Amino acid sequence: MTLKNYSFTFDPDKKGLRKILGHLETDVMELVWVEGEMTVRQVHKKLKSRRNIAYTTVMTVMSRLAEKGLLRKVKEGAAFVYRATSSREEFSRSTVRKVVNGLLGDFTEPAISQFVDSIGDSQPENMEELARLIEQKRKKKDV
Amino acid sequence: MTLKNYSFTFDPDKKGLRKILGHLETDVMELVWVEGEMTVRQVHKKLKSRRNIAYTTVMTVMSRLAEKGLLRKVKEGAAFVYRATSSREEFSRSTVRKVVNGLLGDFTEPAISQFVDSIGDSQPENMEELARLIEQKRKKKDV
DNA sequence: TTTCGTTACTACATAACGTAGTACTCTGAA
DNA sequence: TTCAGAGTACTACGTTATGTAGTAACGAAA
Repeated sequence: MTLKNYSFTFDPDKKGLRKILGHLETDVMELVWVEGEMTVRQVHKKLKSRRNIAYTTVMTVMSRLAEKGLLRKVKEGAAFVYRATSSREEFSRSTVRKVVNGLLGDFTEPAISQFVDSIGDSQPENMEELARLIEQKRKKKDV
Repeated sequence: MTLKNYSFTFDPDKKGLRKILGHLETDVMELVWVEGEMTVRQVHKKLKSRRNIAYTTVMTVMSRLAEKGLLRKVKEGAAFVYRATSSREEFSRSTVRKVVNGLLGDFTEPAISQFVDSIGDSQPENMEELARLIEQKRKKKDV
């Protein structure tokens, strides 16, 4: 399965990427994104230093992440080396895009007004950026 | 439990309110929102006319919706009458707000740029509305 | 060839939801 | 006042996603 078709849900109550992935899955991905490539052994070592967790637990999760298309595994020597199929930023961007499109598709009006409201109320510093992006987009359309 | 604390996930791949509720839950809520108030019997009758479904299945789902705070049940005569605790619009608005806040909170930059992109690309007719809302919001801030 | 690291396979737990049966209760009619 | 039928509560099983982990099989290096 490729990342393209990866299906997910967005949980507003969780933090960061845990909104999208399970918490263990998130831990694993964060590590792989930082290190670039890791074996199950390496990931397990890192996680083990924080809490008790079985090697096979890590392996199962990494296999599932590979099935979902978030990781790709390549045999190198005895073990598989896992790499992320997209960067953390690409992944975030791609999932955010799907959520935003889902929002705009089925809840157009509330989505737009809520978006402006939320930015205005809790991150007014981003209002300028928003306005700028809109101008830019409009110009592109005109040309 | 009140609607205030109702926890949910947003599934971009589903249609309409199914992004937020299960498909049977959605069917039930849509009916109750239209009718204003309904007994399990009434909802069952409607659903039964479309497909095979047990009375008790409908009851279980409606009870769960009541537990979640989406429905409120009041005994009237022999049976309970269920009413939605908020209108379809209020419910949509409230969940959209949570998703938008979740998006802006953890994915600020991608969320903002993706938002503008998506509107510009697939619903340019809403660009004006967006710009208008921003101006409005800005003015409120100034005053 | 034997061993030890690695992996594949299997399995169990939980949570949310769809599904439905059964037994108990309560209302309203006789 | 009673009791049948409507209605409800309780229980339960299936599915899917995820966390968790054991065991058996495999494969490379010594």
